[in-house]
Amino acid sequence: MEPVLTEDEGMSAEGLEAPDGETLGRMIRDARKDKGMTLEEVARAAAIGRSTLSKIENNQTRASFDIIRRLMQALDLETPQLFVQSGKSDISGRRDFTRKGQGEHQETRTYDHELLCTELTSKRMLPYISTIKARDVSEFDTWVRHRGEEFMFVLSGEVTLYTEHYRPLQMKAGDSVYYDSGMGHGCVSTSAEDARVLWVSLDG
Amino acid sequence: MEPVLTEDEGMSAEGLEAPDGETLGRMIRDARKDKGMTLEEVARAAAIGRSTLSKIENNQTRASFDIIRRLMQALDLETPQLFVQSGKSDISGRRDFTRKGQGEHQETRTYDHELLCTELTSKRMLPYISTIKARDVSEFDTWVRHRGEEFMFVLSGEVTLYTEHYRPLQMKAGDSVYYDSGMGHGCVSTSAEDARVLWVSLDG
DNA sequence: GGGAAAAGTTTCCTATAGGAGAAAAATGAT
DNA sequence: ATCATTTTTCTCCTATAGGAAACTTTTCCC
Repeated sequence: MEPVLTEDEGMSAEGLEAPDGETLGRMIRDARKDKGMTLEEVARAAAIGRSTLSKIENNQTRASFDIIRRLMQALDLETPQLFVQSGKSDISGRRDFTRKGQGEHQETRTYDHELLCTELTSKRMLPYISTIKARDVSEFDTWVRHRGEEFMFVLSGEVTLYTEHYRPLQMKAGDSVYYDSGMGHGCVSTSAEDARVLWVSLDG
Repeated sequence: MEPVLTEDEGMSAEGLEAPDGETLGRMIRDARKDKGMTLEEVARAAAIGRSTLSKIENNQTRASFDIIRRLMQALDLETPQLFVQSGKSDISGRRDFTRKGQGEHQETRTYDHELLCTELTSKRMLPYISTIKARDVSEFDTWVRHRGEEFMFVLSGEVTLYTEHYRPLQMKAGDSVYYDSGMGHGCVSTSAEDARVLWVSLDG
């Protein structure tokens, strides 16, 4: 790792890229060889056909999602490994900052997310500030869930955090919460105005 | 989906499953709805057919890996989210919160750290609020370094973040920074008063 | 409510995924 | 080298994925 003495803005590293047909076969073959297994063995473990596996490894077919999923499990491939990152997945010697309000905005129906430090694409934590639009609690209907952990800090306003297995948690500015984001969760503003929260999300 | 109102202590969530045909469709539909997009729009973005997308969302087909991959990109879905696997994180189904000012205090010469959500001992991210005592910049002499990544958000006051390889970064309330904590780093208050920052640290 | 436009589903058809077994390589023992 | 055995690829066939368009449902005006 060499010191990066550059301007302060991060350089745009490339983000995550799913393996195209090209690389997918190679990766699977490599993984199999690495474990010293035969087509037969892996195919059996994944409950798919020998020939199918052969074709996949040789990129002679565009396998179904289901088949690939079973293969990954059979080969003990962590999913993230399958989705090669084109850039290195570490931020060795790097830094990136975002000035107030200058994050990358991404709006959904109920949230307005401002992604922070997005130049640093290989970071493991995902920090963002969400403006949660005021709305009636009764409107809360959809959980989000994604494997990992999440930390939330209320910057302003009042919110209610709903998570599976727990009763709703009323939160005010300055309060914070940490939870398994694999649980269904969602957040609504319970004050008259929009609320702002800082979220830091960690995958896996 | 409706909020589950239970006792506050976390019960062990059942293992998260890889998205079998069942859940995959729902996840995609949820993601699409959340973005307020129509089948047409998403299908266009992913370069697939409307009907195909409809079938996928309704679990009426076992889509190919390639199709799913394109969908994820179109929907900005992190891949790991899709491949939720049963290997649960240690805080599986758990939650912990800290009310403003109620964190566990830990004082050093220049900082007053308030650790957040400490009940949840197995969490991977370490969130804490630091009050950085006002002092002269010249006093800054020692760098801290520990393998991992760190995110910092300025809550109030003005601070200067020093990191190896970069020039000092002046920060005000609302600014944030993300950096490799393996680089030497340190933070001082550059305003007359103490500054408060929220830190989230991740090992390894 | 009624009518139009938008969103979503189903139908139909072609291309192909996926599996069983045959053919071909690769490996290995003597 | 020769032959047996294992491993991989290829051939063939059926089931179905995926797209175009017809059809149905929902949304939203007036």
